[in-house]
Amino acid sequence: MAKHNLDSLDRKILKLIAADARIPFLEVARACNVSGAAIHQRIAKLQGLGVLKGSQFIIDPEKIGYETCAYVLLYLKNPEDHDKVVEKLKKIPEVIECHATTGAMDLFIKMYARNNHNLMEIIHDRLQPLGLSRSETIISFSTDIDRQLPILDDFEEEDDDLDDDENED
Amino acid sequence: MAKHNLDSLDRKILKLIAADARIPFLEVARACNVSGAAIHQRIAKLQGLGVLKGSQFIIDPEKIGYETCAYVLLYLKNPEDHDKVVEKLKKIPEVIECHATTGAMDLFIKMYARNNHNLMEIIHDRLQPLGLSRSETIISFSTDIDRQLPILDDFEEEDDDLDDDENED
DNA sequence: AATGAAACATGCTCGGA
DNA sequence: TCCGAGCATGTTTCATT
Repeated sequence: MAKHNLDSLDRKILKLIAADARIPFLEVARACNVSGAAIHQRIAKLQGLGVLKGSQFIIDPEKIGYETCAYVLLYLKNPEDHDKVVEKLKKIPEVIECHATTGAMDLFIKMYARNNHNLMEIIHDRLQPLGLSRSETIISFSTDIDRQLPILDDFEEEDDDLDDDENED
Repeated sequence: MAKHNLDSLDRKILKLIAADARIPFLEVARACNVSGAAIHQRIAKLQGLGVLKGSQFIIDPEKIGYETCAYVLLYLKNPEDHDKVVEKLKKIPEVIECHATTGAMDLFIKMYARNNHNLMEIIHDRLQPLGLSRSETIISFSTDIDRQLPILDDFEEEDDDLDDDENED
């Protein structure tokens, strides 16, 4: 499975760079009491393992013209079109997440729109033609929490191997 | 209103740094045909305006021990406790998003857990005691899209009332 | 895997246009 | 607002342990 033994240095690095992608690696090095070259090598390793998947500046959606955030449950006329529909959703830039989930819906998406009117437009003009039997829209009035996952200090299977299957590579 | 007139240079900078927070500002400068100092000043301005809200490395949740992603609809016994519950949710690190939404639920959250068993534990031990009358859990089997919003090339106000004149695809 | 040093590149600041 | 220049700082590589 997707478990790698990250040691405490890896985790300390991750904690530091997760919160600020622009932090100088030398500053990370000083905080960890190792050389800059060591941080450089560790980060290259973490990228190679797929633990790190790039970096980004966080942009406030409202400030760039997206006032409406919504989740939409999609019910397909032909559920076998699942993959085809996902490909088409990728071409709609306002769709920023798409999940296959439990529940009666076939797909669950998160999207932004310029305003409520624009949201309706997108649902009607871009989503409906994908072959929906119906959809349900949940509009977010306010985002009260929006953050990253914390780095676990340890995640070897210990307390959950009693009741769950173990996953090994 | 949360609209600032970002010019084409601002947007070009945003497009470049949104996709890679570690890109050297001098490289951005070269791509934009301006000086490094100009990029430095623009980014400081964008931070001051609140358009830029920090930066982060993207970490694969699975690779750090979170195998389960779920959305949970929370129904409160006492809906007037809304704000108090949000404060308590902030203390649960696995909860990474919380929204007030349309629909019958009082709160809508996104969370990760080590596995399905751990998800149940968190819901039972940490969420239920917040004063829920009930909850509904949507587990994500797969995240097929997960990306940032694109920078619009133009979002000058069309007032929400004047919705007759907008672009149709 | 980590280190230190060296060569190179970038970040930041300020005076001036 | 932008530019250019100067200097402080960070990045990357490599021989070595």
